[in-house]
Amino acid sequence: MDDASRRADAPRTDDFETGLGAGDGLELRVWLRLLTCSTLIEHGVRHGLHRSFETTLPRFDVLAQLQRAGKPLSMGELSRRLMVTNGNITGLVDRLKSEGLVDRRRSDGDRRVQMVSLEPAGAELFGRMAADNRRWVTGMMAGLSRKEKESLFALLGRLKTAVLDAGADDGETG
Amino acid sequence: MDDASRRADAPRTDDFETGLGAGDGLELRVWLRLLTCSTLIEHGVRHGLHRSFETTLPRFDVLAQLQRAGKPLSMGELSRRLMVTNGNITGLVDRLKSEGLVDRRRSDGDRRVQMVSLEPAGAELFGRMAADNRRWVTGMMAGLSRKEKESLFALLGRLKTAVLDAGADDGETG
DNA sequence: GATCGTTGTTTTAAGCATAAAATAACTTCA
DNA sequence: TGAAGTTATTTTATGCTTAAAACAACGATC
Repeated sequence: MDDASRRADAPRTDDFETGLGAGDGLELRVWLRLLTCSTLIEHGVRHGLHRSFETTLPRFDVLAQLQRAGKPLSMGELSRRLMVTNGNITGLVDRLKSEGLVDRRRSDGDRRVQMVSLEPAGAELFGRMAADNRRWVTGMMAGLSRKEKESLFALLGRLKTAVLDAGADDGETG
Repeated sequence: MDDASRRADAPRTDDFETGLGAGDGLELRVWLRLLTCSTLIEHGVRHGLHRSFETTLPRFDVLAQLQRAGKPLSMGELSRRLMVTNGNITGLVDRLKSEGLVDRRRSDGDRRVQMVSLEPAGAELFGRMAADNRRWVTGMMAGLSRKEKESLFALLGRLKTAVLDAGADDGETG
């Protein structure tokens, strides 16, 4: 009976998430909540690394990628895996090298390429950091059941695929 | 081109995600995937803001909070809502004010407090940015069904609660 | 009504991050 | 062979971010 009156023109003041527009905004709500969760966990990890190891998350991430790869990686490969720009890696590896945690040397085959490898001290430190990191993250998710974590993992996989697919031919549109 | 998610049943090198320890690591896998999704979407938004508006995500976020609040906010309130440190807000608001997008004035009641308010130019610009932002985010999630998005939203709500609860009495331990 | 602890903001020093331009080594192809 | 194009990395300029210290105003207590 009132379908006519609630057509398209209700002035939704209640568009909370962005302050803009009517409609649903489910995607924006998902995005905001995703960002909140990510930020909260990141703060936990960052704080732990700072308190317990006097180090930072980006440094930890570089060591993690090297450990995970199990072999030296080029600067470009690191920047792709960490999803940061090239120039960023330069300074990051500089600092890690000056702390004796990684080594960097020119590739034999291609003299443009710098190969970064994990030094023993870096591997040892990373081992300790990773153990604590696991505890912190596990603790933060302790309130979720195993089923919930599995569902979340699966849905995030779907989201990842969706975003990558959407971005595939998106850069051209400019 | 990077992740284990490519093939669901790939041979498990097992401690892939951190290089550490055997066992399950479901929480770490959730965290890594969450971070990947968050970073991917953030890159999309940041890139759009840069290309279309010559501005940055943190600036957009400040305007969004002011618009969403519908009233002036103090520096401290902004820093809490954006989950960044106090000192950060100072510079951010400085720049926005110098662009004429916000105003900042001392509170009458408490002379320590700075109240930040949205200028007309800021509200207008934000409106345009928010409309595009909505399109970008919606586009990135186009590959997900409505049901998937709803489930994801609900699970992220659970995660948010879990992390907040875990952190509630965690700061004391150090 | 001076001192003490608290709260709100800014400053400082260092590091992280980006985009864009510059440099350098490689590859192609005529 | 050598000019043109491509790829890997660094440099440059600017802005974001943090933790910790400094500063300034408030509120309470004695």
